Amino acid sequence: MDNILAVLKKTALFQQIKEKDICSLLKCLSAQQKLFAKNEIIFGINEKITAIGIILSGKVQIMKEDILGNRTILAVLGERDLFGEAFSFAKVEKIPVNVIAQENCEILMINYRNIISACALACPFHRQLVDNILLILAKKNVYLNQKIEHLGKRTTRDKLISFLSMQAQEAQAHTFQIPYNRQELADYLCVDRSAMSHELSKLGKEGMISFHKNQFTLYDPIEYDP
Amino acid sequence: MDNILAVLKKTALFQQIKEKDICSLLKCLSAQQKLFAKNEIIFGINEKITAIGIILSGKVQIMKEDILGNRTILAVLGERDLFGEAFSFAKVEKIPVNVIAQENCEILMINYRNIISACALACPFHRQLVDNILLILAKKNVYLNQKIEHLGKRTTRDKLISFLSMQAQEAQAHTFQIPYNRQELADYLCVDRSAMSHELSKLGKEGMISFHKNQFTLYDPIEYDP
DNA sequence: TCCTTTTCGTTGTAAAAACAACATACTTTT
DNA sequence: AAAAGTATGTTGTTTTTACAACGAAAAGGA
Repeated sequence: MDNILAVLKKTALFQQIKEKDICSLLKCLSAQQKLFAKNEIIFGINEKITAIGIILSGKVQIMKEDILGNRTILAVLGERDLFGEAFSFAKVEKIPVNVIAQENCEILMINYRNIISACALACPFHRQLVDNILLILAKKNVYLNQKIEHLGKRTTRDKLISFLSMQAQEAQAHTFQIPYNRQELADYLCVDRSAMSHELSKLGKEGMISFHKNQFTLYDPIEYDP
Repeated sequence: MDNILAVLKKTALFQQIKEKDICSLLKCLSAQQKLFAKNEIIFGINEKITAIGIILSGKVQIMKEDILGNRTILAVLGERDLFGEAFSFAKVEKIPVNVIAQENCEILMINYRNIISACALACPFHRQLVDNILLILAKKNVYLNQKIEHLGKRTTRDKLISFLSMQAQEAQAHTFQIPYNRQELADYLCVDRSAMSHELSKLGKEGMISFHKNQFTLYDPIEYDP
């Protein structure tokens, strides 16, 4: 149990909530700890889910299967990660993915209805929980919007400029580190790695940017505008 | 006031809440009605916002300005629409867009903190409000994820197949209507309209799909697999 | 240090998309 | 019904990308 608490207090969902309060919260949330063996299906495609899952240990795959039967791993989640929150709160009738245990897993399941239950409102830490889930959903929203802004650009070049500009803006500096290596960046921008590498070189030759490993410098585009 | 209520009861935020309850809710939310003249800035870029806006009348533009000074209209919102909810709840320090009145507007402003206030928990309809905002954020999340799935495909062809497959799945039928005309679909998928039209024709000739105006039929890809 | 593995850039080729320009069909207005 | 406007499909050209294959540099382990 202490083991669980140690993990939970580090999760986004239980931020700002004291360990002892987490303890009582878990009861009023009717949280259930479940074990899944490797390759076991946690949530199946076309299911309706009403619970969110928190990974206490192990790894979980979010897997999409298209009409042709092609499988795509959308994400791999690990300890402290949350899954199913968007589908649960959006009351989606049939989830379009499989959630599968990549290895043996301990998962804490919480029914989304218990999060906004009447009790929820009585305790101050329950209010914090609602605050946290709102923060999680809203942040993801912002993140997804940013990604769409990059992916919406027609060319790899424009995708790169869009991404790097945003990174510079967030760092409030012309020189900044990006959190990806080349392959990861290509995956994030949904482009071919070598083509992206080529485009980066070109941007470098044109004096728009310079870079070394994960560190990029973005020069004022105005100065280099043709 | 009755006028306001008539609009509010149709908004996603106030669903399932009775008119009389909306009335008292507005007070405990300290909701403020504000007027904006055409072209007036409602939320400015780099501001920190703590309120969400509900459009009672008029239209609002969400406008992005990139480093080069290019302006892009990300969205135009109208009566009953909500804006600023993701940035407010995500506690974003500097919003990356301008929100501008496209015409004279009446906006109802609600501070996000009041939505999850202590009071919020006492009244049952306040709980409904929290439920609604969670639903709004979660649904948007699902929507954005879907869009990213389409945009993430490398080719226009794959973007189309991804989009049409999902439409078919949602309609639970091989024949279905899409909510866009060609230009809107191209904009949604972030591709060139004529190139998309060309690809649609090709898919048609290959027997994958058939279509007339907004009605599409998707044939089982297995049968037509080369 | 040497070997292995991973990461990154480069090149060439074939495929695909963007773009522009035009043709056709369908709508709406007058 | 004619005219104007809009939506959609078609075609050709240029640009861009994906893909594959390779080599060099860097990182990590034995």
